Amino acid sequence: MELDRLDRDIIAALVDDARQTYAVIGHRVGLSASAVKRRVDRLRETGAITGFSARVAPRALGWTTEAYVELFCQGKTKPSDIALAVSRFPEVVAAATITGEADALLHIRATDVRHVERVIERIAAQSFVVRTKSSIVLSRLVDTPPGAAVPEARNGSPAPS
Amino acid sequence: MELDRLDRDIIAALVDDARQTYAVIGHRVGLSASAVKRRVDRLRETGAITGFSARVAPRALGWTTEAYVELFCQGKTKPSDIALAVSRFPEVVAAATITGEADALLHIRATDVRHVERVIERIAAQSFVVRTKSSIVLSRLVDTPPGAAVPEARNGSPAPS
DNA sequence: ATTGAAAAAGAGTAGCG
DNA sequence: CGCTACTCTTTTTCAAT
Repeated sequence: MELDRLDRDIIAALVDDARQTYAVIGHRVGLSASAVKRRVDRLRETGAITGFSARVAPRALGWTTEAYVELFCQGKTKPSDIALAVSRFPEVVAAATITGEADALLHIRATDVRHVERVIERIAAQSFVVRTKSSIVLSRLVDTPPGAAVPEARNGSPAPS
Repeated sequence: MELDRLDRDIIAALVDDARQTYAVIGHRVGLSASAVKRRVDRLRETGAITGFSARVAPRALGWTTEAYVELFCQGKTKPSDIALAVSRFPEVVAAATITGEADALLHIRATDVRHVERVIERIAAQSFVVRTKSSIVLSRLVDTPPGAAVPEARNGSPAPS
């Protein structure tokens, strides 16, 4: 699907604040409210925008600890096997297969370090898991909502002061 | 701040769909529309809800490639130094200091592998960076919006079938 | 302290040019 | 695409528990 500059500006506006009115967004991007609505409807239909969500402070919900866990699996493990196994844990908020020594990287949120340990223990107990290597997060430095930046807009070249 | 079951249900509803009407949420949690609005306002004031955001398919915006990069820094590097340096790159969507051999882990989104390479190159050029170790994401298996799950609700013990 | 109901203000939606 | 008219939501106010 083809996105023009207007679509990208609208998306950026909605990522910033999904509850802005169409009129406000329209003023920001130079369009009427109804034109914005039509484009937003189209962006949802085509799947560019997948939904609208409240941003939550994980701490407020009790998720005070997070960790990244590298997964080393047996030779013939399929990505779908890993996906199926780890998606059963609500603590696993992200998972991906990766290049390098490990086969997959998991992002885990838990209530405390003990909780992290329990989850890792259960994941390590899966038959296809050979070993795990965990890193507890000490402090989060950056956490950008996806879609905030646009590739074409800036090309990621901050002047390295 | 103290969150009761109603607050958590409301948050879960808003994470699921931030554009549901207060009336619909109220019906779902057993409250009137105005009661829901008051609670949402309070949740925003206290910082439990930090905002509302459109969920975007990164691919639709041109972010087709992602990578995780471990950062090994010089002995006396402060977390704030790392934060300052990497937050200048729109491609760095997440960053955290971690336990283990590496000092920090970065999550990068880029348009292609060449782009990932360029960004890593620029980050590695920072004075405090000793070396980096990157893993390109092959396929994303899980990507849960934060706040979808609630610690107290289920305790992360799926029956290991 | 928090709720539900009702009135007023505002925004979403659909059809028109 | 922009404009207008209509409908539904949000927001405020008020009384009650």
